[in-house]
Order: sequence, then structure tokens, then C-alpha cells
Amino acid sequence: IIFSLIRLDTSIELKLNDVHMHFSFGLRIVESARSCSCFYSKPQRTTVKSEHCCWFPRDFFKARATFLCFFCSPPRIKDEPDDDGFYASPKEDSKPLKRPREDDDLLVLEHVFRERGNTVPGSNRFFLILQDSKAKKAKSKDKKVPEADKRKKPKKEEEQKWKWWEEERYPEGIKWKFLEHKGPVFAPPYEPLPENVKFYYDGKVMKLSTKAEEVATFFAKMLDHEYTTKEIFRKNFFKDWRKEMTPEEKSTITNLSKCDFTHMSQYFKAQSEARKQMSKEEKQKIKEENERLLKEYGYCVMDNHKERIANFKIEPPGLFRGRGNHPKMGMLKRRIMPEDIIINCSKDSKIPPPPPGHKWKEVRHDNKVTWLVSWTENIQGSIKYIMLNPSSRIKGEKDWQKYETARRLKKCVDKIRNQYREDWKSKEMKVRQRAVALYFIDKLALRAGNEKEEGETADTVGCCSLRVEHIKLHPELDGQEYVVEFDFLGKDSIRYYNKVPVEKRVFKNLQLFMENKQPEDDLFDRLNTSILNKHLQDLMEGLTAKVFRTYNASITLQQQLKELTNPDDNIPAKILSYNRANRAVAILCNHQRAPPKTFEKSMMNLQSKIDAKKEQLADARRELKSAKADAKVRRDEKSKKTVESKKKAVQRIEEQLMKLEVQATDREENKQIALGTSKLNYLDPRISVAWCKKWGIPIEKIYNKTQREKFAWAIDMAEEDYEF
DNA sequence: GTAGAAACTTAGAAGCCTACTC
DNA sequence: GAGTAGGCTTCTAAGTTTCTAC
Repeated sequence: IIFSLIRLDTSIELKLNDVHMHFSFGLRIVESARSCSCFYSKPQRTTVKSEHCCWFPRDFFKARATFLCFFCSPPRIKDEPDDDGFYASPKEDSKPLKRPREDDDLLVLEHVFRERGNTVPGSNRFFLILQDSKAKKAKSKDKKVPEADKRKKPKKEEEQKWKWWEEERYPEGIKWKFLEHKGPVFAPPYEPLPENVKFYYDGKVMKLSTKAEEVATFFAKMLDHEYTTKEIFRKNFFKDWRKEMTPEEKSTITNLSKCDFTHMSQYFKAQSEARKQMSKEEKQKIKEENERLLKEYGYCVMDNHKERIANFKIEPPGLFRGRGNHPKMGMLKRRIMPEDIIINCSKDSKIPPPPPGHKWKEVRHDNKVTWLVSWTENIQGSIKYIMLNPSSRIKGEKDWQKYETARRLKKCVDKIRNQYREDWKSKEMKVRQRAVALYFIDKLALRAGNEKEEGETADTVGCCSLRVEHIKLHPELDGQEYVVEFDFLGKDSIRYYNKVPVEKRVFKNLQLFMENKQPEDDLFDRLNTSILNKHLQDLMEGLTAKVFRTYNASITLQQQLKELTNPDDNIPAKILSYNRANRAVAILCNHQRAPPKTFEKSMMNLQSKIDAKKEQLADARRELKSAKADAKVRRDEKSKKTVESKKKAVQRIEEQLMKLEVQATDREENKQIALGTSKLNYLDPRISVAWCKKWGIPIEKIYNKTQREKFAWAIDMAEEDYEF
């Protein structure tokens, strides 16, 4: 399809031509001083089957008419397979996609409107709205829809999605061409405590200065948390708190144990309680205010598409909550001011103004990065960013690309495995270590394991940074030979504990690597992530340690789904199978969670529901039996009907019972396992979409609304025969 | 080639919200 | 209408990878 938009001095011409269909279509918007009018030429053939609908909001053109123009849909990318049947993902190859980017063209429109001085609120900006073929077909079938209704803006959000995955992508390195946003939302200023809320030191009331009081409230708000009992947390907090005190306060407050924050804490609890008790109207008011904030600051315009921002609020000040045994926990996270903020946007965009009386640290126009706002935090000195939501084009393209890289690994993984098996025998120690580490990364889905600065973060490790103390070698254990016992803290200080039988050569190599070493010495002393990734890059373009995790997670899901799905099962049972497949991946990737506090109670509740349902079923069966007996004697229509209805009741209760039992199994198996992380980050969504399509499972049963938005590209493109 | 900075992805916890139950 | 369980969203820490400067 040729889609072009030409701007002529005071008029704009939009043309859609489909040569193959002998179908041409034109549309002209003529700008006049006050408004613009439009006309379009009718398609020459009226029998053209349209799959997509290109729709422009009525108010956008400020013209009275709404026009719906139908055109032949661009072929699905999958319909044009390349040699190996892989999709052309962003960056993966340079073949242009089926439809050129509309952004540049629409950009012209954007400027026309800007020049004209029209204020175009985000929601009314230029959207190409594409409906999926099913929605379209459904619409065309329904001929009774009144004309007025047809003109109505489609309400369903699904209908308004921009299919960026059908467009051409930017050249390598370019992330956007136009970016405009409103800047960040700052944390609300500190509100001093009411006079009646007291702080006590050494049993006596003490009025704190505003700065010291603010930091004290951070601690008071966390009083019930385990953090405040930890020595490091208390020490760090006290040190930083004292920096905020006046000289008088500093000389008085010398011991944290003598500080009494309980009154403050009670005040915050009461406030929180009051919030819960607020009237409907008050809650509604807050909701509306949040919505207003979201509407104003929660979106940006990137290349003429309104995109949701992931985190438009600046992190408020507070006490640093490092995970695990973090040496910096309790330190004061200072308040971020506009003077700390770097704004990134287009030169020709409306640059967000800083709050009155302030200025930005810098305004830059770097379209080689994806962030909108950045600042440096004071705990680790690292940079924090405001970026787009996972549903955005920029994140989606990257996600898609990630899975395509993993699929490329699938094609050469056997070769790579053979290679590292060979390398176990290498004369070079470095090569052997690299090969054993890669074996672990591949087999156990371990993370790469970068080196970390000692004393700056919690002591956690990944594969390359494993130490001798993290593994135990068992020539024989529980009837298995060559077992390696892993026990270490990984990301987020989550414990990795696993006993794995390995190949003899790996075992012997590990013995070698551990020779003459102390427990705190590096297991792979000749290796780091940089060396490993460089080697991987040589094996396959774009290959890094992380890709193995993605690949193994996705391939495991696909295999497990094939193994566990029983075609005769009903929907709940199939979903249980899906969750079990997902769980296999979560276990592989060691995605753990703390068991929910209410777990035991909720399981007990569920069990009592099951028991009650069983009783109900027994009653229903008894009733059915007696109805049958009754019908045998009476032999009339009425008693026959009664039998039928009793039968149905039994069936219904059986189904309900089964559902509850499945729910209980699922919940029990999920007690300490987090499924979300793998679902969101490691599993190629097209596998799940294909599985849903194959078995007629509504996608909503697998992905919630947010997840469907993130994986819109996959939902649109994957068919039931999709193979990872 | 290397180190450190920058950029971006992955992660679990916490709190909010909503649907369900009584 | 109140209470609550659990799903969903938000938050931000903690990783990995890439970029840049020397």
C-alpha cells in the first residue's frame, strides 16, 4: 500500500493507493483561515474487501464531517515469511516493514496545526486508528447501526491502538524524531506536623525544626517495619538525620534509642485510617485529581503519537530501603528539586517550564536515548530516569527485538553447547572457566553476575561472581553422581539453593577451579561478564548472557504447554496447565516471593468452601436419585422435567466444585513462586497468544488489561501455529 | 583495552482498588 | 453496607548491557 501525505502551501493532500487491488482513494483537506474542509474521491470499485479502517477523529479536523476511509490492510508481517520463518523485528534486519512510518507525514500535520495556533490537546492529536479485522467485520455485518452511531468515536480502547509494529522503524540509534512532554511531577512540599503531635527525647517533649522534623517523620512512618530494628538502618538514619538538625538539636539529640517517635507514628496511622473512612465524594475528588494529574503529566507526544509515561512522578524524599543486608539502608534520600533535573525533548517542542522561581539543571535534545527526564540520586550516585510505559512503541519494539534475538539463539544453541563442551577440555584455564560458567548460565538460567563494589551494595552474586563458598561438591549425593550444591544470594538478595547433578567434566573442572582457594575467593577468577559477553558476541551477533535466560524461559514454556495441555480439559483445567507451565519457568528463573501474610487463612477459607460445595453436591445427588425414583413411579412430564433440572443442578455443582479444587491446587503450588516476573519479562508473549488461540482460551484469562497493552504487538501478530 | 558512566531491563514489596461475601 | 481477599498498579531497587572517555 502506498500511503502518502503531501502538504501543499495551504492545503494537504492525503492519498491512499493500492495498486494490487486497482483501488485508489484520495482525500484532501483544504485549510482556510478558520477551518478546514475536506472531500474524498470514492473508490472506483466498491467491492473492495477491507480489513482495516483508517479513522480520524471528527474534532481533529474541526470540520463537521467525520470520515471513515476504508483501505486494504497491509499484509500481516507473518504472511510474508523470510527464509527461516522469523519475523523481521526491529533492528533484526533492515528490510522495511509493510507500511512506511506515518510519523514523518503526521509530523507535517502537527506543524500545520501548531503554526495555525490551534491548541491540540493530547487526546485530539493525530491518530491513525486501525481496527482489527474482526471488529471491522462485526461492524460491517451489523447493517442496522444508525448513521449517527457509526460516526461515533470508537469507545473500546482496543479499537484505538496504533499498530506501530506494522510500520517502518528508525535507523539504528535514532529513538525518536519529535518528543514533547510536560516535565515531571514533584513530590508535594513537606507539611509540618500539627502542634499537638509531639516528639519526645529522653522522655521530654521536644519541638523540632522543620527540616529535622521532616526526616523524623520518615522514620516514624516506618516504625512498624522491621527495617527500624536493624542496626545498620538505625545507624545510617541517625547519621543523616543529624545532618539536618540545628546545632541545638544536634547537641541535645545524641542517642537514637532515646528518641520516641510513637506519637508521630500514631498520628500517621490515624491519618491513614481517616483516609480509608473518607466519604465516597471525598474519595472521588482525590481520584479525579489523580486523573487530572495523569492526563496532564502522564502522557507525552512522541512522533505524533500520544504515549503513556511509566513514572512521571519524581521519587519523594524518604529513607533508603535497600534490599537484603544493604550497607546503605536507612540513609536519607534527599528531596529532588528542579535544579537537579535534566529535561530531554525535541528542540522544536514546547519545553516544559520549571516550577515558578526555579530552573532546570539542563535541557537537552538527545534523540539517541529514550528518557524524558533524569536526575542523579544521592545514595549510590546513580542516574534515575523517567521513561515510557511498556505499552509504548519504543519499549515494545525493544521487547519484540529481545525475543527475536532469543529465537536466533534457538537456531545455534546446539552448536554453542557443543562448543562449550569442547572448551571444558581446553588447555587454557580462562577458556575452561568461561565454558563451565556458560554451562551454568544455560542449564540453570543463572544471571551473568557483574562485579560489585564492596561495601556499596548488599553482598549478592551471579554466575561470574560466584565464590568458592557458594558451592559444595558431592561426588555422590542421594544416589546421584557429581552433584553441585549451590547456595548463594542472588539479585534482590533472593536465595538460590539448588542441588544439581552435572557432567563429570564440569565436576572435575570445578574441583580444579577450587584448588588452593579460600572460601571467599572467586570461583571463576579468570572470568568476568565482559569477557563472557565478548565471547558470546563472537558466537552470535547480539548474544549476551541474558539472552540464555530469555531463550530457556520461553522454550520451557512452549515445551511445558505442549506437554501439559490436555485437549479434553475444560477452560479452567487448561488455565491450570498454563499456570503450571508458567510456574516451571518461574522455578527455573528462581522467581520467589514471600508467602502472602494471609496465605494460610485464605487456604483454610477455600478449603471450607470446597467442603461446603461437596456437601451441596451430595445433597443434589440425593435429590436427583429421589426425583428419578419418583419419575419411574409417576411416569409423567412434570416429574421428567424435575429429573432434568436436578441433573443440571448436579452438573452445575460439579463444575463449581472442580473450579474450586483447581483454584486451591493453583494457589497452593503458587505459595512462594512469583509468576509475574517471567510472564512480563522472559516469556515470548506470542507463545501464550498462540496457545490461547489454539485452545480457544480468551486472552483475558492469561493477560490482564495492562499486560494486554504491553503485548498488543504479540496479540495482533501471533497465530495459533506460532513456534518460538 | 579498560573503567566508569549511562542507559535500560528486571525485580519484589507495598499499597491501592475492586469484586466478592455475608 | 461493611469487611476482606486477592488482583493490579505503583514504586523504586538492583541487576545487565552499552556507551564513552581516556
